Amino acid sequence: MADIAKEAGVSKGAVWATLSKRVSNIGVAAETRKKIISVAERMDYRPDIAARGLTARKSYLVGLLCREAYEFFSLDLIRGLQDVLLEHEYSLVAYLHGDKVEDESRHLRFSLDRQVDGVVVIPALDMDGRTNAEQFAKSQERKVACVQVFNHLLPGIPHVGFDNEAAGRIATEHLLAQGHRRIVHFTHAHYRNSQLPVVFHLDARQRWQGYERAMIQAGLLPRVVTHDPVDCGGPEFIEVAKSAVDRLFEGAEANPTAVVAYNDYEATGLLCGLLERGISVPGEISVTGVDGLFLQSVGLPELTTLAWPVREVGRNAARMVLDQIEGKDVENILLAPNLKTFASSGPVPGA
Amino acid sequence: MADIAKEAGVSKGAVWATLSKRVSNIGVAAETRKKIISVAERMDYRPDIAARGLTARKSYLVGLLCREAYEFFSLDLIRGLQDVLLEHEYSLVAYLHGDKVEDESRHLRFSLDRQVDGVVVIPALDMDGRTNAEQFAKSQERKVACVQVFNHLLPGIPHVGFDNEAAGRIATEHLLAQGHRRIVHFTHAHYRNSQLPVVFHLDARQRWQGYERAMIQAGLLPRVVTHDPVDCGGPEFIEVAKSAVDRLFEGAEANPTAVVAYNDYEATGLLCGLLERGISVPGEISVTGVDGLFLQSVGLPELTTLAWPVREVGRNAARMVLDQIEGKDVENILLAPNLKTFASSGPVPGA
DNA sequence: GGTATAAGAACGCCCCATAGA
DNA sequence: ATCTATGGGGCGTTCTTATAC
Repeated sequence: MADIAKEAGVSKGAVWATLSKRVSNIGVAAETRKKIISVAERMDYRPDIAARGLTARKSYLVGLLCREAYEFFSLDLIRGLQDVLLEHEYSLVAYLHGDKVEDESRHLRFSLDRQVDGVVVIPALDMDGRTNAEQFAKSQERKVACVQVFNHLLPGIPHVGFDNEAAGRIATEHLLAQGHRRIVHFTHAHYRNSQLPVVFHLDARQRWQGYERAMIQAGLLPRVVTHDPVDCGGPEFIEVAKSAVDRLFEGAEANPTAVVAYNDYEATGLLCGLLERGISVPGEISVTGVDGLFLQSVGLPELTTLAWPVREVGRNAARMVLDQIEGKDVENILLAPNLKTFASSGPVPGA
Repeated sequence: MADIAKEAGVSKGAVWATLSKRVSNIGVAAETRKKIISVAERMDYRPDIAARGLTARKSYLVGLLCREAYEFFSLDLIRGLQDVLLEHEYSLVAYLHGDKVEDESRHLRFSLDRQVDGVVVIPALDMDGRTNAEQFAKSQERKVACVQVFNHLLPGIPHVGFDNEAAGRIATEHLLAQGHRRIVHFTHAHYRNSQLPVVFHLDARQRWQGYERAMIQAGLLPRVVTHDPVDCGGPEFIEVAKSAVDRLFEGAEANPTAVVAYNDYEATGLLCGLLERGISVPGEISVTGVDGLFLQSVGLPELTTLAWPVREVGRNAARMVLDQIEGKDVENILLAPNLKTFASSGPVPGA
């Protein structure tokens, strides 16, 4: 900027008043302004955002602390964040880590060293229920805008997440609308394990509650079938779910015509097991999943699922960060999933 | 830092000499040093990286310009970059975009406005073969360390990528080692279409060449079977490949015992089509893929494939950026894929 | 003369107090 | 009084030069 001033034979104050978008009480004659702009273009001047932040005590950076477990959602989350942040001259500093709180803590420190104006975090959770709650609380005190996404684990930190209860409810209502009455909820054994701290498997509990409410409202008896828990969710679910298919047909209220599975992996394992037993889907039984992962599978009917608006979560989280930076109050947001109807669910048999 | 100086009753020069890791010709008495450190810890002082960069004319940031088409690899790429960058006090500013050169150009500008010290890019390519080559060349002139990964499209910009030729060769050699002799290469019709600019489908051409070389070296006659091209690669490949299965058994040198498919989608489509025709895999025919996507398929034998060391690409790209920043010379790197042997390939029938 | 400490300039931008026409 | 323009101090580091003992 000083170079431009020298080149154009004016003061740097004039250059600043011309090139900065901010209104200032500095007047610049149209002709001077023109000259400055032409010189700036010739030298193709671009402001240094870091230096700008020096006085404003801002970096125009937002840190993203991302857990591996949310791999499927990470890229869409980033896209959503970007949609909003780039428009406001902010950029995203990405830190990916495994699911350990130590990594998250380290990356949070890196972010703070960068003087980020905000942090978006998928909070990490230790096996023993430990989080980095205090560190985030401290960061927030220091005027770093914090937002947690997906998991709601950090008390006092604004949250954008999924409405898991709605997922269970909408899936059930979809099947009810197709005429199904004997609808089973298929989930893992920890869905309401009171041995564990309440923060664990909250999503499973909520999806189940959504299912249960929809069933009760329809005057029907809820029935839950569980399979063995797996250590780390994901593809492992497929095999475990597959081997638990027979449990659907055991017990008093057997012969379900539809299954609301806890997530897409389970649903996929289920589809697989059903087809292997010669049970037609959706001819004899309908299946729905949750998460909208669109697992690439060959030879299975495409899965009806509830897809999370991940990019929208990102957009909301970004807005929340910006609002906090501007000192506005923010409120937690839960986003409902979108029902994606495919071949795995259909009308009740015989209808 | 000035605050610490005031608090400790010393000059900020002394504080700097104590806290900065650099050696300086400023002497600080042991006792003074101790006091300074204790005060710094009490105020838990952290240096402002942006301010540090002001004098050094560095931002300690590296931009990442990421194409959507490489979705499968993006996260591992980021991890690899991080592995190296974080160790050297650099952070990653992520910009995801669709596959348009305009988006890339815009995000490159954003990066430069941030005064990034380097840029890692998965270069975008227009339908008409256009790239942002000039912009990157200009950036490089301005001492921004540029590295292109995966695609090699920007002349003069250092590159880290996949050794596609090795993929074709290793797959073929794997099958040769199992005793196969009638090995076919299955790819799309554009693999050596000279109508198109040479930058398109370079990977297909190279994989084919690897296959061909391995066959010739073994004294065997190469044979290529193609299927119709698809507009945008990915899952579409599966169906198209599936419907082209019969072509494997047409023509003079028919009855292959093994197929080297261009990529995992094709291989998956192939597996599917073969099984539908009652042809056993790998009993009658072996199939290999390339890319290491580990597609979830049900009822299909798990695919033998050549997995790319994506994270290693990231690590190398990061090192290349750092080397360039330090003024060192860098050389292009091609990384060979790792053979992952699964159930879709086995010994030649009758062996 | 050698050593410990202080002072201050520079980086690039923001913006104010001031001053000339 | 109005319009236009200027120079300088500050942000938080780095690091050189000057000063005190």
